[in-house]
Amino acid sequence: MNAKVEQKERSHESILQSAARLVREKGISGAAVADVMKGAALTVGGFYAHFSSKDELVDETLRRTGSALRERLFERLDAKAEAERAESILKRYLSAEHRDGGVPDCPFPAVIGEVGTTAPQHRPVIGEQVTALVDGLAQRLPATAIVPRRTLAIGLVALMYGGLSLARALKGSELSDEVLRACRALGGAAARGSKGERS
Amino acid sequence: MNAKVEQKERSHESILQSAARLVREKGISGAAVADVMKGAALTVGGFYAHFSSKDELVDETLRRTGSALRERLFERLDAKAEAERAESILKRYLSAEHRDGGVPDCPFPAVIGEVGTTAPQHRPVIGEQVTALVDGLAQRLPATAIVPRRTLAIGLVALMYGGLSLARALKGSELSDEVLRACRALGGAAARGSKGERS
DNA sequence: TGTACATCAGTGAACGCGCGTTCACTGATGTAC
DNA sequence: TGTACATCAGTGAACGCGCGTTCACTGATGTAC
Repeated sequence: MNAKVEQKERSHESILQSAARLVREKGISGAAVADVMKGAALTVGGFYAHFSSKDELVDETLRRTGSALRERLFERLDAKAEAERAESILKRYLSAEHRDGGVPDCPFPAVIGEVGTTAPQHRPVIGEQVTALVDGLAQRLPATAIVPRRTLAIGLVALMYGGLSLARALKGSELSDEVLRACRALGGAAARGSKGERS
Repeated sequence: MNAKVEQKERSHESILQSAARLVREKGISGAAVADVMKGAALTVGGFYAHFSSKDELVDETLRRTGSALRERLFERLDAKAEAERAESILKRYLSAEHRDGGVPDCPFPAVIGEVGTTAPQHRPVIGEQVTALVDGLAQRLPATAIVPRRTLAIGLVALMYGGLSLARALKGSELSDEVLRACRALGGAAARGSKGERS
């Protein structure tokens, strides 16, 4: 059963990677099972040898992409001075590359709206993932004069997610770039805790 | 043609109101034409006597709900001191009632994600509506020490939209309430331009 | 004013399509002896 | 070692369902004379 098991594991991994790509780009309803399988160079019917339902795939995908996002965002962050960390994260997250589909890529913009409306079954996973991101941020950000550390972490997550989502919806317009810039500036200023020079 | 025309106008209005309710609650794909018509006490087939496509209905609905949101948010705001306006808006927008479906209700949380992913045909209308909200805010907010007036307006829109969307996706958990509180606090602090007492 | 005809908002069934899921089947891999 | 059988990942067609849209029809309202 060795070669067979390894082959299955490779397929499983391909399916998850294909799903991660599609879910981040097109959201839950935009990631059709047949397309996910096609992206993994497989056909629809085989899907249920790997997952019991699309919901299960989506939950697993959200865990994977959420965890990958944290790794990316927090990468080499501890080496930086506390005061520069927020700005560094804001710059990575609220960038034109991230808006336009580059890596690091966040699952939230394509998915949060659906979870709040038509896909409430994914609330628990989203809860885990947002919590993990907020906790990770709170650990790394400095205490500032302006708001408590955890308040800052939550506010920055909302600002980043909100700003990126808006920028994607407005893609192609001048306003889209302006949104990215403004959110970086406001987030940076809030993290600094007072006025300061623009980055 | 008088009674007939008036009857048609009433139906048209009913359809738009039903669509506004459904789109804000369930998003674009969650607002099926048959359901919209049912909400207006009509049947599916009659829809195309009023709109040439679902896309046209959605565009019109987004204009209506966007404009209604601005009216609500900016209501009696000019009477207040400039320094209090941001906090007043944040309190109205980032409230548990707004999260749980009450009026004033914003079309963005249910819709922005779809526009960024699977419904790009609505980008122009979203552009108009976000622009109008940002402009309206920028006119009413004070200049602060922390960031330029327009940067503050855009940042607050992203923070409000992002915070409310997250709170809805996390509905039912403690974190959901915490997100609302944190975003109000961060937004208020940013608008104040320095640290200050909690509201 | 009354009668014949025209208009058209609204009905409800039907269409084509994409979706998630099921299912009979295939064929390579693994096991039993 | 070789042969018969078992397993099961993967195939591709089919199923049922919900969707946006179309269409033949109805009946109340309006117009022509």
